[in-house]
Amino acid sequence: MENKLPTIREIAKRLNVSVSTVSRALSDHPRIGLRTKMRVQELAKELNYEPNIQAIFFKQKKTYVIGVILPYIREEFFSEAIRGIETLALEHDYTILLGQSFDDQDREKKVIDAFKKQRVDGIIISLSKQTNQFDHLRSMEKYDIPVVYFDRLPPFDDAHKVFCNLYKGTIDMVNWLFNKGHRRIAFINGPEKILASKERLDGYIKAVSGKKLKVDMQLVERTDLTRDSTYAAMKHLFALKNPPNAIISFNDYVHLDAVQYAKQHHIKINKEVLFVSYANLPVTDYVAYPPIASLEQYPYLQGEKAMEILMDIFASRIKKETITTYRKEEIAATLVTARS
Amino acid sequence: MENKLPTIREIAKRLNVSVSTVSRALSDHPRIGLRTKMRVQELAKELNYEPNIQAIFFKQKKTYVIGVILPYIREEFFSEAIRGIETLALEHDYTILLGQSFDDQDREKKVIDAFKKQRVDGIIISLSKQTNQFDHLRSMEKYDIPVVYFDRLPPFDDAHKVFCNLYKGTIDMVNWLFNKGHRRIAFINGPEKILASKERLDGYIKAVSGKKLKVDMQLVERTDLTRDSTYAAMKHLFALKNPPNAIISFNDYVHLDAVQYAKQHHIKINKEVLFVSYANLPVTDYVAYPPIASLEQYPYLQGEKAMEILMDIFASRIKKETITTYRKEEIAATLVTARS
DNA sequence: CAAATCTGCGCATCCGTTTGCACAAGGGAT
DNA sequence: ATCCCTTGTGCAAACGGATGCGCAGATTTG
Repeated sequence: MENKLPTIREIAKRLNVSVSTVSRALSDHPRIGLRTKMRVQELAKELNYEPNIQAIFFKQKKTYVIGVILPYIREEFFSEAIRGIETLALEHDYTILLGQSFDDQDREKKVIDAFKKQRVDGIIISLSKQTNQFDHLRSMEKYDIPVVYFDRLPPFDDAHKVFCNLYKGTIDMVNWLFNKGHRRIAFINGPEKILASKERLDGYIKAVSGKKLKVDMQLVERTDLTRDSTYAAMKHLFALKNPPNAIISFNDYVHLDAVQYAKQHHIKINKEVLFVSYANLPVTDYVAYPPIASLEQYPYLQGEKAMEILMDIFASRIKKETITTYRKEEIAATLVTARS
Repeated sequence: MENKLPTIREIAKRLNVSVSTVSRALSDHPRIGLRTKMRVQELAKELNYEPNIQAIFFKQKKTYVIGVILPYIREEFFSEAIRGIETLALEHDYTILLGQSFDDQDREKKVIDAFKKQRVDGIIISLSKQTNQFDHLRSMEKYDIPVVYFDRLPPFDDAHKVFCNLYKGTIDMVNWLFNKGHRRIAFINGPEKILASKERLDGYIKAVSGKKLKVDMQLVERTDLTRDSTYAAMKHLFALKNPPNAIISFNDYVHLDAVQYAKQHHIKINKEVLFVSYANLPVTDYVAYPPIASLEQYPYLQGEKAMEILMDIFASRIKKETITTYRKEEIAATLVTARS
C-alpha cells in the first residue's frame, strides 16, 4: 500500500548492474556506456525515482538549509526581509528554517541551538533587542557555520554585516526638518542595547550641532518600544517649558504610538508638531497620520544582500579559498517625503 | 583550526571502547555499566558532543522538520498563525521550514517540491488564492507526508483541516447589524476560488433571508483583494439608487481600502455607512477608521491546532495505528465590537 | 557443583549515495 | 606477441549513529 520511495539499489537490482553504475549513470558520468545510461535513466523515470537528499546531504555534510532568526516576523520590516531572503534562497535551491526570538535572548539561544542541531549551512540573524551575550552566536563560527547579521547588529567588528546607514539618514532627516524651519526637534530613540539606537543618536547630534544649535538633551527621549514607554517619553517632551515642534520617532510603530498620544492630548498633529519616522511601513498608507517623512531602509534588499553573502561564502569554500575578511554591506537609507 | 564536531567514534577511540558502547551509554541503555556510562557521558559533555541529527534522521527516516507554506507572512493573520505553529513546534523539538506562495500557484508548487526534497515530516498549508489544482499536494500523502490545511482550505473532504466557522460568524455579524437597525447591508466578498468566500456568502444569504428581507444581489460585490478591485466594488455599490448603509468587507485589508474609497468620495464613514470586517488585525488600532465590528478568527490558535494534528499523527504512527479518519478542527469565530 | 541467568560489552550490519580504485575486454601501436 | 591506452563496469569504503546478536565472566538457582 505504502509507496516506498525507490532507491538507487532498487534500480540496480532490476537492471542487474551495480549501484555505483546506476549512481554514475544518473549523474551522467562519462565512463558509463550510452546503452547503460539510457536503460538506467529510463527506469529511473519510470519508477519516479528521486534521490534521497537526506542521504546526499549527510554524506556531503551539507543541508541546503539556512536558519533565519529575527525578532518578530509580524513587523513588516522583517517579513519583507524574509521575502528577500527566501526569494534568493529558492533560486539557489536552499530552503529556510525560520525562528523568531520575540526579542527574548533565551528564546534566541534556544532557536540557535535548534539550528545547530539541524546543522544549518548558515545563519542570518537580526538580533533581539535584549541580546547582550554573543557566545551562542560566536560559537557557530567554530562549527564552521557562517553567521550574517542584518539590521540589528552586534557590537563587534569581526562579523558579516548588512545594514542601512542610519547615521547619514538621520542627518538627512534633521536637515530636512531644519530646512522646513523646525528648530525644536525632539528624538524618541530606541533601546540602548541596539546599535541602531546609537547610530541614530550620533546622527541626530551631529546634524543638530552642525546647524550651530545647541544640542538639548531634554529633547532626546528613549523608549523600549512598548506603547507605555513611548507615552512616557511623549509626556516628558510635552511637559517641557519649550516643547518640540518636530518629533523623530525610532520607527513607525513608535511613531504610531506617539501620534496616538498626541491625539489623546489634543496636540495638533503635523501642525503644531511635525512627526517623522524611520522604516516606512506600507501599512502607514492606511493610518490616520502617517509620518510626514520616513527613512526607507530597504528590508527586502537587506535580506537579499545577507543571503548573497552566504552564497558567496559557500561558493568560495568550494574553491577552497579561505575567507579572512568580513563582509560589510552598507545600504543607503533614503528619506521618503512623498506622502502628507 | 577548525573545530570539527565530535562524533561518537571520537569518544569511543579516546575511551578505548566500541562505538556501540558509546551510543548505548549516551542513550542510557540498561545493559551498560555505570562506570562506563559515567565515563562516556563525562567526555561527551567535555567535548561538547552533539549527535548528528542528520545521520540519525537519515537512518530513522525522520527529519523533525515541518514545512509551512502560506500566502504572505506579512499579513498579521499568517504571522500570528506561524507564531502558534512555531511555539508548539519548539516544544516538541521540531523546527519549521518556511515558504511563501505569494498567492501564486506555481510558486506554491515549487515550494512544495523543495519541501519534498527536504523530506519534511509534515506540511501545514494555507492555500494560495490561485490554487485550483491539488495534485502537488495530494501526491504528498503518497509519500506518507501528512498535510494539514488551515484557513484557506481545499474543496475536497479527505484532508485534515483547521478552520474558523465563518458561516456562523457571518450570520452573527449580519444579525448584529440588523439589530442596530441596518437594512441595506452590502457585502464585498473575496475571490470565488477561496472556499472561505463561499462560506461567508452562504452565511450572509442565510442571515439576510432569515430576517425575511429579500436578498438583493446588487449589494453583493466581489474583490480579488487588490485595491483597484475593491474600489470598483465600492463604486458599484454607491452608484445604486438605494446605496448600502452598512458594508461587510472580506477582511481588514479590503476594509481599509473600502474606507479609503469612502473617504475620497466624502461618504460619512460610520455615520452614513457602517463598516464591519473580518480578521481583526492588531494594526487596526492605529488606523483612522477601524471596523466597528470585526470577526476574530484566532490565527494563533489555528496554527497551534494544525501543529497539534501533525503531532497526533506522528504519535499514532509510532504506535503503528492506521489513521483512516481525517481531522477537522472547527474554531468558533467571535464578533469583536469593543472598539469604535 | 553444574546449569541457568544476568551483566557488560563488542562485532557487524544497515540506512542511500558517492567515489577512488581495481579490473576486464577491446583496440591500436610497437 | 607484448605493451599501453581506452572504455565500461564493479567492489568497497565512507558519512554518523542504532541495534540485533553473540560471547565472555559473574552471579544466582536447584
